[in-house]
Amino acid sequence: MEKISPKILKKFSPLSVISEDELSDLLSAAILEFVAEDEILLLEGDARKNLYFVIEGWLKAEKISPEGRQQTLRFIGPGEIINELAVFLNEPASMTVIAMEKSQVMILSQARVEDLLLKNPKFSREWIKSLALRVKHLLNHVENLSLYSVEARLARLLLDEAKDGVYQRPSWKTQSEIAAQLGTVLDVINRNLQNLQKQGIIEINRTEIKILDVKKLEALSRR
Amino acid sequence: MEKISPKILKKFSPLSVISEDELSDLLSAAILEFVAEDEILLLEGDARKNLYFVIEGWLKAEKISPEGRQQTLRFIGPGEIINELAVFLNEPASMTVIAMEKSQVMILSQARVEDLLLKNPKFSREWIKSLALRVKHLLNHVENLSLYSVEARLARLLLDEAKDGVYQRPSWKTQSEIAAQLGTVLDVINRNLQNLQKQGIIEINRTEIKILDVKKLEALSRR
DNA sequence: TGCTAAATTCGATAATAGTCGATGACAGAT
DNA sequence: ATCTGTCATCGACTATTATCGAATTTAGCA
Repeated sequence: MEKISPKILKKFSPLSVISEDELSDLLSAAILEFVAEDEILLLEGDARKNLYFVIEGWLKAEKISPEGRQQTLRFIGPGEIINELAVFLNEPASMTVIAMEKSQVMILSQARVEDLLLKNPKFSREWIKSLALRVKHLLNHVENLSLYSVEARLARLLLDEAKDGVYQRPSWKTQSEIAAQLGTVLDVINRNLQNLQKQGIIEINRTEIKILDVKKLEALSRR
Repeated sequence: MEKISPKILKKFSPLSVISEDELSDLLSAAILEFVAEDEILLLEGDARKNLYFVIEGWLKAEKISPEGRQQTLRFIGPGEIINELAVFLNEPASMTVIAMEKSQVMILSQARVEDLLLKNPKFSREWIKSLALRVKHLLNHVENLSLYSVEARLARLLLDEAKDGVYQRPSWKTQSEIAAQLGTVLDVINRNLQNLQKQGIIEINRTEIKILDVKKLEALSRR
């Protein structure tokens, strides 16, 4: 396999706690792969049990309803790992992963990882942490979906992701994507965004959303 | 600590893979406690990082919105473990746990468990599995909340929990509780139940709900 | 520069879910 | 057996979210 910078590898927390030897052993069997924009990396039901480490680029994991509506479960960027459930529970992939932009992933086989899990407790412990974190995010997601309105969820998204009052959005983060992430549809998001803008709380343009009135936005995030 | 039957202890999957010695070592510091009906076992924000093993009885974990509406995240029965997030991420409890009926729990300290995690990889591996399972359930929950109507979610609940076409409900499982579990409110659940009954799909009474027409219910569960 | 497809915007309407007030039915307690 | 509080039921009304059709703007590309 071509070289991957150690700096990038350190971003994967389970990999950051193992020895050099263990790491190079793991990587010896790794495969690097590119995924083109809109390409499906993993299809729900896929029975191949590999782990995918995102080296660069952004992807999304989603579920699709019979009617074609989609719920984005998370956006996945560099340093994040895909398909853990399938590997740890030894069952087919539970969701579909699609590349939002050209991305690069490193593929590791289930066997290699299982092996190291039993050999190095620190590795396991770190993975427990990473799964616990996933649980935490999902709990938050559930709470949002069931207890808060679309407006509040949108407000939270903006507050959470904004740096210095500005929510920079990558070109692939369209209003449709925001809708899928918040568990609703494009139209509703658009109307809510327009509303917020009319009230002078935010300012929207193609590449970013500026938060003009944090206080008001925070108030809305609690309704 | 008083004796707990090994049969019950085996139900906790992480405990089922460790040696007798490790188990008795763990248990030597365990505390047994009773929780009365409606008593709060754990309050969101509680900084004490203990694990609670449910020996008997049923509890629920929930989040409450500022307006007082509540979302039940899961019902917790014998063999299940509470407060893993706090212990593994070393942060305050992320939700509130209340006893639905008089229950008994075994309390283990964070330190003991951490210790064993680093000593016994099988123990860690098993915990990874248990966390992965939690992630799976939560994913399912998110999917349900955002992609399916209340009616569909209700249909799923009935189909999932029914044995031989009958959904036996414990006395604490009121329509309010069902509502909180499905992320809605009492009135809505009641209307939906009545509807299903009127259509001859189910038959409701105080202690159980009979499924008369599985086919139709399954059809509804997909809308 | 102009073309084209994607993204956004808008208005109108429908469907679903939530709220409120009031009442009925039941189980456990006295 | 009666009382009492919880649980369940019902109808009417409101609010939120979803859907549909269509126009408009924008970005990428030839």
